[in-house]
Parts: sequence; structure tokens; C-alpha cells
Amino acid sequence: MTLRLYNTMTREVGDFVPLTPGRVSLYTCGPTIWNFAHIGNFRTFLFEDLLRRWLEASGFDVFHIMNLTDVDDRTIQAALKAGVTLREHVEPYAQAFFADRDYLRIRSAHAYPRATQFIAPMISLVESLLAKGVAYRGDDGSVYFAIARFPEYGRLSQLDQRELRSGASGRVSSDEYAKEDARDFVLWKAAQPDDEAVGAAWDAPFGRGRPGWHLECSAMALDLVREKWGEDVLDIHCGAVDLIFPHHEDEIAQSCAHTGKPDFARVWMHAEFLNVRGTKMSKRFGNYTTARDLQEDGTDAAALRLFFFQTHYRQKLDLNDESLGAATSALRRLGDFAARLATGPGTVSGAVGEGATAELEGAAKQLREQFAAGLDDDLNAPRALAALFDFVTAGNRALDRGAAACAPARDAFDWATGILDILPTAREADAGLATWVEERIQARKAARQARNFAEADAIRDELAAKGVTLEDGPGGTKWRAG
RNA sequence: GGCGCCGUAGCCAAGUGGUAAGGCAGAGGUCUGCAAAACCUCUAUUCGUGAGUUCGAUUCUCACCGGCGCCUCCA
Repeated sequence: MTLRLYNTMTREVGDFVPLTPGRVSLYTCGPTIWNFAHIGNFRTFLFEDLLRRWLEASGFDVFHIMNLTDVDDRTIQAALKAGVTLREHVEPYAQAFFADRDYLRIRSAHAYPRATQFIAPMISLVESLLAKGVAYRGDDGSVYFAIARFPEYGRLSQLDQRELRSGASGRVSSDEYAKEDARDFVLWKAAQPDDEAVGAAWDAPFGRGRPGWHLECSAMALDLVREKWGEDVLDIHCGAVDLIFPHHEDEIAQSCAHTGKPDFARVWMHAEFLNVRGTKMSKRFGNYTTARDLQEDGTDAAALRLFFFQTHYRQKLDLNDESLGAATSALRRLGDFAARLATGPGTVSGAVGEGATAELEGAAKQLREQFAAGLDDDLNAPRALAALFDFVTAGNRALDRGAAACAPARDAFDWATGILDILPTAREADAGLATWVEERIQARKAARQARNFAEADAIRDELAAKGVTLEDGPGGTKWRAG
């Protein structure tokens, strides 16, 4: 089986071949830490988390970099408004992002570079581009990249096939007069009073100022990958679809003009948006939910992961009132099965049990194959999940028939659920509640033995009122809260 | 206006040139004192509409309808 990935550059799914066999440099555009990230942002980060995990599960040594954008219009304006320095404003949001990341079980990247920590490499990059003649100093003191001098410009977004309508997005700022061409983008912005006020200006040979947004990714990625492996091309570069143009297009222009290499990244992958009733989730539209909102509502992070993974990453996904609830129900099914597999008998004697155990082992083998086939196919998590649920059904059936919860089944299930990381979060049971529930269960047991079912049902109702569900099984009565 | 994506059961969502995975919800059954969980069965003759290519299309082509995204600092 070979991993195949969709490459935005070629608009095709192809075999993934890293620059150097066995290892992968993965650069993922991170959040701008001017505020809390919303779960639309996290859809992309969760997709990248799965990519990272699957690459590692496939045997690659992955070097994962995620930048944190700490200098841009939004961070500066927010700091200004709050009356603090850029650094002071941004730090709590960086910490909040890490906390959200941990809550959502996203594996930590190996590096979280911030633009302000890489001023020197960015200045070098600008100097290189100036020396090569693809950048110029505008009348306003800013440094711009001259698109006209980089013929390859537009390959990623197929710009050659389209007509740019300036201002069509309605998000264009006004100070565009200093550029030679309206499409040129800024590499280094001449310092403004607002920048100075929050400590967001640095001296450079070509004038005091601050880095443009696109510059940071090129400079940090090249710097870190060179330091790590001595390379100047990334294996995979990810982001959400809105970054294809202009962000990634501009990164390519800067980086390739500098390195002289045909590619900045060998594979470009982009996640689709999370929509809310048809419109993309966005701070601008006010239709957003943050990770901490979900956490406060008691949403299991695993349910959100499951919800996201049930839709392919290149497909728009709509969040509505029912979607998370449905994922929570599905999660419970997985959790119940996990518990059953973990506590079930390890060995069973007798022909019936043995036949069923063989069946369970067969299902486990199929799980491994189907799950891998799904993820190998451009990270088709919905297919992988279908394989997982097929295994749950087959597993329950086999266990019902007396199968032993054998090691091959446990290992395959742990492997698959571990890669997706979608088992319910183990909850710290409230000690007082547990004691009370156990006491009530004993009382009910006594009532049942006395065949006083009215009393037994009353106790069950009493527990249900507290959100406790009972399950009578051969091994006694089990209970579940919430 | 340019470029691109999407439209599959009540809801969410895979998918293939040869006749529709999975999840949620729902119905019936087995088990149970009754439940819960689990298991079994059922729930799209059909994949936005129309036409075309083909022995055959949900899957390819065209048109149309509907939704969405990007078009210079939005994950």
C-alpha cells in the first residue's frame, strides 16, 4: 500500500514521495494569535494532526512545524486597542491556543516559530530578493515583491487562467499607491506610528518596519528545515483553502525566487471550510464557536474529532445543532465496545468460543487492511471510520457468540482508534456520586431478588433523574453517568 | 465579471463506467421481570434537473437550477 495525497499544485491525487526516503518535513500554517481560534480553524489543524499521525504510523520520521503569526494588522490593532505591547497582547492567546490544542488531542508540533523570533532570517530573505532584482523599495519605504519578474507566479492558484478583479473581495486596504503593479505584495512594511506604539517595528538595511504576512512562513520554514536537515524544499505544506491565494502563492514566489528551486513544497494540501448553516465559520460573520466554548459545554473532544473525521478534509462540512450530538452518540458506541474488548475474557474454552474468536481475529485483520486503505487514499478518514464501525459490529457479534477478546483484536482496535484518537475521554467519576449510585444499585438488586420490580424500577428512575443509566448484565449491573 | 468546489435516504456522509460504505435518527424482532447495551431484519429501484456519449452513468460531456468559496494579509 502506498500513501497517495491530493496535491493542490497538480490538482491530482498522486503517490507521495518525500524528498529524502523515510522522512517528511511538514509545514502547517498556524493561527494568528490575536484572539481565540474557533473550531473552523481547528478543523484544519485536526486534519493536519491526522496527516501527521498517519505519516508517522506509516513509518516516516516527521518534522512538523507550525507557525504562530504574531505580527499582522490584527495583532497590532488589538494590542493598540488594549493599550499593551504586541508581545503582551499575543502571549495569552498563544497559551490559549496550546491549551485548546491539548484539549482537542492535537499532537504538538516540533516547532512553533513566531514571526517576531525570526526577524533576522526574514531580513536576509528580503535582502536576497532585493539582490536578485525581484523585489523593490516602494515610494512609501516598504519593500514589495515584483510579480512581473517572477514568471512562475500563479501556478498554485491557476492565476494564469483567471482575471484578477482588484477589490472584488471587499477586503482591500486603501494604501496601494506605492506599488509598481497593483498585484505586487508587500515583503516588508515601512514602520507606522501604530507599529511603533506596540513595539512592532525593527531596523533593517532597507528601512525600519515589520515583516509582511507571507514572508514569515518562507523565512521560518526555510530556516528550520535547513537547520534540521540541510534542505530548502518542504515535503508537505498545509493550510486551509483560503490560503491558496494569495498566501501560499506569495510564499512560493518568495521562496523559489530565493532558492532557485522549482518548488517550495513538493505537495500542497488544503482543508475545506467548516460552515455554519451554509456559510463559512468566521470571526467576521460572528458565527463561530471556540474550542473553549465546547469544553465548557462538556463536549468530549473525541466527539469533535469524530465529527470532523466523518467528512473528507476536502469537502465542506456543515455544523448544525444535531451534528455534534450525532457524533457523541457514535462515540458512545465506540466507547462501549472499547470497554467490552478491554474487559472481556482473554481466553475462552469450548468449540463455540473458539470459532467466534477466529471470526474476531479475521475481523481485526480486515480492520487493519481497510483502515489503512482508507487513510492511504488521500487521508480518507470517512472510509477508515467505516472500517472501524464495521469492526465494532463484527466484534460485538463475535463477543456475543463467546469469542475471547484476543490480543489481535485489541491491538488492531487500539491501533485504529489511537491514530484517530477518538475514544471517549475517561471521566473522573465523582466519588460521592459513585458511592451513592453503588448503594442504590445494591438496594435495587435486593428489590429485584425479592421480585419487587416496582421498587427496582423506581430506583432506576431515581438514578435516571441524576443522569445515571443502568445496564444489567451477566456480571452484574453496570452504570454510566451522563 | 474571473477561477474553483459542491448538490447521494429524515439528518450527516463515503463511493465506483456495471447497478448505492459507514454514522445518527426511526420501525420490527432476539435477549431482559421490564429496560439499557448488543445482535438480527427493514428504511434511496435511486444518487439536483434535462439532454448527450456508451451495451450500460450516480460515476464521463454539455446545458440549466440551487448552495458555497477565493479574487492581495481569512484556517
